[in-house]
Amino acid sequence: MTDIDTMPLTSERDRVPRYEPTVIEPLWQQRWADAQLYKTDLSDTSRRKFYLLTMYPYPSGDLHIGHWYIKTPTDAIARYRRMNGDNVFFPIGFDAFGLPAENAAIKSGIHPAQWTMRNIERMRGQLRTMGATFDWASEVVTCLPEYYRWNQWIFLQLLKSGLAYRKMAAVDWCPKDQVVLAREQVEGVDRVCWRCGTQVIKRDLEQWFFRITKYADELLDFTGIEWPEPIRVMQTNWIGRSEGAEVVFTTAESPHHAGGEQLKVFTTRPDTLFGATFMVLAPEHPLVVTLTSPEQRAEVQAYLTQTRRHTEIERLNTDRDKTGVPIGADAINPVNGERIPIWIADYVLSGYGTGAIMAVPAHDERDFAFAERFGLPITRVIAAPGDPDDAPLPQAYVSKATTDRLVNSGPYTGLPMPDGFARIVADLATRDAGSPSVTYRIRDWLVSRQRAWGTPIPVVYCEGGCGIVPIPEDQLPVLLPEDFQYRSEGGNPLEHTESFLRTTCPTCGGPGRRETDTMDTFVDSSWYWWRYLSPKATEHAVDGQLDAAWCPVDQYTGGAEHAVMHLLYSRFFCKALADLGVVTEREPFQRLFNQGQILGSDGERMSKSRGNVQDPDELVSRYGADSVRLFLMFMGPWDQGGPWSPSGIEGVHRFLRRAWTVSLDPHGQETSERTAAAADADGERALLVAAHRALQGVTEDHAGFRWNTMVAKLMELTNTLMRYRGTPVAGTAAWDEASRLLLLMLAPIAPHIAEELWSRRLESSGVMARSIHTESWPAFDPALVVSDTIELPVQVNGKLRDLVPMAPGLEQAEVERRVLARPKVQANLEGHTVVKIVHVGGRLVNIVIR
RNA sequence: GCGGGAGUGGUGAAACGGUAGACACGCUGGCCUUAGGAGCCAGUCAGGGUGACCUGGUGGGGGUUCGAAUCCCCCUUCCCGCACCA
Repeated sequence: MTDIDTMPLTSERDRVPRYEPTVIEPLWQQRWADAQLYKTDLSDTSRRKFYLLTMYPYPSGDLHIGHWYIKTPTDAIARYRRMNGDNVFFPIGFDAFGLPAENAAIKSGIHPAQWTMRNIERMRGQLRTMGATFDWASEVVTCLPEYYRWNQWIFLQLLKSGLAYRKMAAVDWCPKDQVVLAREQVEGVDRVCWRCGTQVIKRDLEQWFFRITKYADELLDFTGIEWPEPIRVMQTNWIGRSEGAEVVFTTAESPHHAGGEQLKVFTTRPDTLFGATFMVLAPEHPLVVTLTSPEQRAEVQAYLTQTRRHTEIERLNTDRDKTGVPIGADAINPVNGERIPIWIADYVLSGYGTGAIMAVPAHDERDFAFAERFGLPITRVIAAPGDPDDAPLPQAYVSKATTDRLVNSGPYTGLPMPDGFARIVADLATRDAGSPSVTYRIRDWLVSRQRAWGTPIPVVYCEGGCGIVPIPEDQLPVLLPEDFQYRSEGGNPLEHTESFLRTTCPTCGGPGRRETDTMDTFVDSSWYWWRYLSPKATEHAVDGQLDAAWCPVDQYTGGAEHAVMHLLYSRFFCKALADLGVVTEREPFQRLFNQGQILGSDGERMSKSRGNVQDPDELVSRYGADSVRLFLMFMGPWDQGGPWSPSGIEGVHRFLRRAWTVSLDPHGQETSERTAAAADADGERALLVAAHRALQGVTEDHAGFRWNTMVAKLMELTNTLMRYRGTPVAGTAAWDEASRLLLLMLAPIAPHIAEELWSRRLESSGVMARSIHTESWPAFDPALVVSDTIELPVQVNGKLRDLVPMAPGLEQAEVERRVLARPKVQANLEGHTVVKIVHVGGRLVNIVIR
């Protein structure tokens, strides 16, 4: 056994404590929580407010590396803004209603509420391991009545103002999840459910809708908010505004039909009206039955049956040959009185425009394909400059060039395209046969779900004849029953839960039946950030004063996958609630950032079934939260994401250990080997310059969320400190300043190690303990970011030829004199004439020679 | 098909129109250590040269510029969104 007195005293490991993140991190997390360091005083108006929001998680039960990827850099924003003096509000909550809880319930028999709350408990613990500064006092959990009663209240306000309504609709139904989907929740050409990937089918059901279309134009306007271009483009395309005209055709008289009925079509090309050679109705068009001639009835009926049998996928497959049948009736073109045949075809969609089109095969690819297939006439009515009027068309000519002119268009022939467009619309309008018109692709938001685990829609169907009766506000919430049972045959268990179902009509007091549909969970997430401000308030959904003080959200972070769902619904809610007087702003999120996605190491989306999921807990227990945070920041630009590769985490972990070493052990042991660096007379200044340059760069990187280059700069500074470690520079004020700045810069991104080293630093200098996270962000010294010598790059004809050491700020003539005196420059000029010399702000010289 | 984004070492990536490859990973060599999946130092785009250096090089081809990874045009590949929307 070794005698304790004989053990070497100077071993580095014994003198300096090791960096053990798993020991210090929980400790600091606990202290921060105890000190309520991150509880925001919402009434404090003495500082600038900063509402920082990150998309709240679904409580699936496991925190994913993707949660870390979005949330820990967002936490760095929060910490940085606090160091800059802002009053930061950074709340967190749980998007707690939804299908996975029900699927778990069906599978294992556990009630969705129990499953969800248990997961939330677990995820709260996991979220705390990030060391993030969430204000847990403001937490919202959407499956609790204290939250969802306000979903119901909002629903009633929308109902009252006509923004919520009920109608029969052909809806997308997921047979696996047994649920109706909003249009946005059906994905791809295959028409699959966004959650489970099952192909959806069409069903006719009475459904509740929110009238988002009322705000279509306002939703197209992004002025004043800073959102990423791709999201704005996606929302714009999704809303799909088309300007054109509605043109009224009339049905022609025929042996089986008196004619004279109006057939409206929407077109973006009224200028091509003379080229309309037939008309096509969607198979579902209401006039199909009355217009069909006896001779065509059998054929039309067969086509309708076939269409109904076709899945959406087959109908929407653009490669498929066009199909259709004539219905044996004609329409009259209002512009020239011509009779054109009416067809039905499934390429015309009943849900868009008027469900009927005028077909102009010469100038529309789809109509062209249809006309070719069925031998219908093709008449050119638009010609490019230089094209003869009757130049044959091997394919549709769809250009909308303003230099085109109208041909074969009666009185409009020869007019430039834009003039023809305007005059045809104007002339139709005077005869009540058409008018300018705008159509949108966006449909109203279908919010009914035939599921039990959601917010009950607060209406009653009176059995005494009062109809659909809203629940009075003072009777909210309509509580979700706790005793519903899932049945083997599927369906909504609420329909079989008598205690819930049977009720009295609020109007007449007679027997009534509750609505068993619940709301889409996207209703919950369309307003949750307002609820964070007063999560327990019982008298209102949103605290008006706090809304005025704190909203809109200054910075929102989250994934781009919600581009046309959550992010669009939230904007809609904001505008609707503003019109209802609930809030004052019309846009919810001032600035939006979409982080990239972390993929599995195989480059595929992380999923349990692929077995490529990276568990953050395991990494945290091995390297600590700070290393995981830093690694995620260091792997590349934040908006890029990328495949997971664990190899690099060693690098950032090594960096933190080095920061630990330079901070606690500036002198090291092997001083004798540092003679080269020690001889550097200007070491102190070089160190200060390195520190202040890093500070300047890091400050800039914060503004653009450029975490990767920020970490790189801190690595460089640490490397510089390491070079001077053990030299005479190590004990100086310059060293002290550089290592102080290093810790302050580390604080937002690696909060635990920064706090630990900061506390040791204060302790060793006898200063009262104070959290680094209450310190101010330092300012760099402009005099220290310029060094006293530069190596001026010299190019000859744009190629680098020499680096000339000199003092910065010399006059151009002097710079030229020194540059031209260089042998290497001389050698390159040999035998050539100098044309000119370009000076780039003292940063570079380019000598142009011939 | 339409719209958006992106192609830079073996890898992740840097680079206000101005020294291409910062910072890391990996690899190679050295030091230290009883040992180390610990730490420290050096090297690492390709080709040539003992070397200071020279030549080529940012998916391909053109252009603008004293100067282009960066701006413009054409082509090409990959990723994302929409997809018969009249």
